Amino acid sequence: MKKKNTPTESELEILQILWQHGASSVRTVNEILNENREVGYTTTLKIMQIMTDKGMVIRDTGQRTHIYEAVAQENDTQKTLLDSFVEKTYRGSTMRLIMQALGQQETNSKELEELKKIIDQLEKKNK
Amino acid sequence: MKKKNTPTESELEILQILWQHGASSVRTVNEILNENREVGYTTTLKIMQIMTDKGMVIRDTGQRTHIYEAVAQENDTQKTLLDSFVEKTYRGSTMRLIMQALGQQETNSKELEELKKIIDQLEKKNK
DNA sequence: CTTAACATACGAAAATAATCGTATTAATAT
DNA sequence: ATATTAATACGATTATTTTCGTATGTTAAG
Repeated sequence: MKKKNTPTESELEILQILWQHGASSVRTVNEILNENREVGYTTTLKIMQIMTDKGMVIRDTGQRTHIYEAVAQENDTQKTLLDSFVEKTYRGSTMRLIMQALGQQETNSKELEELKKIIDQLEKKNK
Repeated sequence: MKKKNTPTESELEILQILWQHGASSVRTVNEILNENREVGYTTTLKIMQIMTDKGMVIRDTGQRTHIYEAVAQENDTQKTLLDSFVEKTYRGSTMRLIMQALGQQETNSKELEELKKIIDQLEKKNK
């Protein structure tokens, strides 16, 4: 089993951008970050370099402008973070998290149908 | 609206203990913490004093041994943390979180029934 | 060619969180 | 009464994360 490198908050922010936009330069990432909050260019650069050291991203250094890409898939990272979140916040009870999340959720009938389908499948598998 | 004081990781650990065991002394909290990992007594004390400053806990100083109590309810804190987690990790999509959590979940038919009931209620409310 | 714009590298400061040592005081046991 | 145990207070250290300044090299424009 590979050791899980859980991203810090800023690292996750950057990963989100890479997942959404695909492989990108520091400049691009920094511009997108700045749509939400002010971050200096070299700050973003530095974090992305650290992420490279940690093996969280890889970069193509073929051109002057390096192009960065996330190594882990969004899904996998989410699952890892979810587990740890459930552990810390819900004392390990995924079910409690789901219930509470459902309560917060703006109800949308299409998605609820979708959910029911998933639950039915789980039930079948259970038999 | 009151300003949300989101706990740090160690603070949350302590809050969990206060929620589970009710109002407790530093000694008690520290002993419970040490069932999982080694923490010095004064470390726990210090964090609980900081939490007092932040207004996250209140303490009864009537006796030599102070008794601490969580101010916020577990539910409320969980909701606050959940919102921020969904924002950071699922780009705001609570539904995606629920789906993924369901996938991780060990299927237990009783809980699944419970879930379906909740969904049905949500659907009714939706009409 | 020289200047301006733009890129990486990297050390170091600043901010935040966690840990602990020491002082002091209070309670208990011998 | 004296020594031991146990409690709080609090400054200081350490660790981690974030931010940024400066050096340096590269490309593009005038």
